[in-house]
Amino acid sequence: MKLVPIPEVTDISAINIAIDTVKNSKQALVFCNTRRSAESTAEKTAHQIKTENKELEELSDKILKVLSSPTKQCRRLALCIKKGTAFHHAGLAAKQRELVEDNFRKGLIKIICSTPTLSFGVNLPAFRAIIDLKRYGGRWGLDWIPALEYHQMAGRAGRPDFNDEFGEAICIAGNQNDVDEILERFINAPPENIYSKLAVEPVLRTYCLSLIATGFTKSRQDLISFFEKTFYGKQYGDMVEIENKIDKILNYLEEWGFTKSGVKDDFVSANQYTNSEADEKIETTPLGERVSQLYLDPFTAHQIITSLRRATQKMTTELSFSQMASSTLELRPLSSVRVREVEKIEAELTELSSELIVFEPSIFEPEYDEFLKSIKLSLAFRDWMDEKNEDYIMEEYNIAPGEFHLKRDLADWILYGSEELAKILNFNELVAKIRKTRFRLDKGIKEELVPLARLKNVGRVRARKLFRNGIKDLGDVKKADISTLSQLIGRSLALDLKKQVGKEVKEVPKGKRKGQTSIEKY
DNA sequence: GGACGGTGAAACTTCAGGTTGCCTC
DNA sequence: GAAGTTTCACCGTCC
Repeated sequence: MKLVPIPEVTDISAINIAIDTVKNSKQALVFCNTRRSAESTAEKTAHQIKTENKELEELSDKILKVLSSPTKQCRRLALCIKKGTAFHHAGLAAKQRELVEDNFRKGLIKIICSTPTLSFGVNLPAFRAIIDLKRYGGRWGLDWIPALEYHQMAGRAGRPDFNDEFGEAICIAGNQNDVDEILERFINAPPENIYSKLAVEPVLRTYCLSLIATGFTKSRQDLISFFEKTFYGKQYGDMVEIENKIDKILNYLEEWGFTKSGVKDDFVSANQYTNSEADEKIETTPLGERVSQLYLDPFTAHQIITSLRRATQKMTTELSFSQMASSTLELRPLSSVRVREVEKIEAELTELSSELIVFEPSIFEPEYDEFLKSIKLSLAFRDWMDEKNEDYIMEEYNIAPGEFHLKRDLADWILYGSEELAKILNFNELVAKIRKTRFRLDKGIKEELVPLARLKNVGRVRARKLFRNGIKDLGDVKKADISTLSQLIGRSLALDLKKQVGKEVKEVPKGKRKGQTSIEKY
């Protein structure tokens, strides 16, 4: 293949290559190593593109209006879109991601600068994939990404559906040393070995409990024989190590009240692997069975139960339960606490300590950092329930809308699990409290809006509007004049609400042509 | 002389991703 | 490790 030099319009190679791709009427994916660099690369690329068109203008407008009040991120993306470029990462709202992906497929957007979100899962091929092969790794600073990931990204190059005969995956090297290293590490190297996920303790814990709960394994020996035959067992080789791990987990499961063992039984195992007759029978308690059904990591379930017990002894608020959810492993990785936030969060912590049901570790313990992060997320949840919008959350906590949505979703899942555990533990007074927390967290509303927000098609915005105008509960909706209601939320929704509260209002036809309704637009 | 604004260097800070559950007040 | 952000010293201008 003949190599053609790429014009250097900026001093950033990735941008030059991307611009060149567009000039050749093709599309490019630029894989960046941070969200920030994805955004800034997209912006800088957009600066180099002069053309705009009506379709892009419309798309840009759509992107801007995805959230009721656009964040800085929304505005930046909208500006890029006008020039046919976009950035893509987990911080975007789901709808924005969808719009970016769809319009790239359609060919309207020419360049996407993305974090690895696009290399996994989303099938979005382009003529060129431009890849930054280094990423900050925490322990060792900036380091090479795994070869497997490189293959994922490189695999996006080439669109057979669009009659591309080939695609180009381009790696950016800083110097000759990098060139050699890239050839050795990525181009000429096979992907890394795949390791079993079972080796991860939360997964192993969850599986142990679920195998016992379903009756698939009925004893320690059964469990060991099962794992021996898995990919994990084959890969690990050393069964003594695995046995130790399983023993540790079994001890915990019993200590936490999820299983009971020691019942000598003359059962015959349904499982073909072992002679369990000689082995002690293990079975789940009703609590353990529920934990397993809820797909909760037993450790998380134990943490939740401990917190719930505390909650029965003290005054709790919605913050208490959202703090409990924020503290679980499932919500990790948590958004980091920036240096200038520490003081503020610690101050809030002192203020709120009476409401907390997960206790503060000593400042010298390694968990303290994670604890602060969980408090930060709880505070963001609190502000959200206090009707602050996504822009505020982004500015105040540096948590992007897409990420915040994901965290709320996860917290809801954990809280649902907590609610179910509270039921089975007969902590009946907590059930309603957790349910209210879930509802407020889902809708992002203050307590006073709860009755209104229960209505279908009424969220935080409409509920607040009604409340501000004196319609504060379902009784007020019933009593309210239909024209007043229509003025606030539009006629069709007003009629719908009346119907929902059992006060259906008959529409009066205005003598229009047959088939035409008299509902006014709002 | 002091307040203010602009500028640029130095110091500091931060850094990817995302499934599982139930239907209920 | 690198890019973006904040801080701070320095200088010039204006009142």
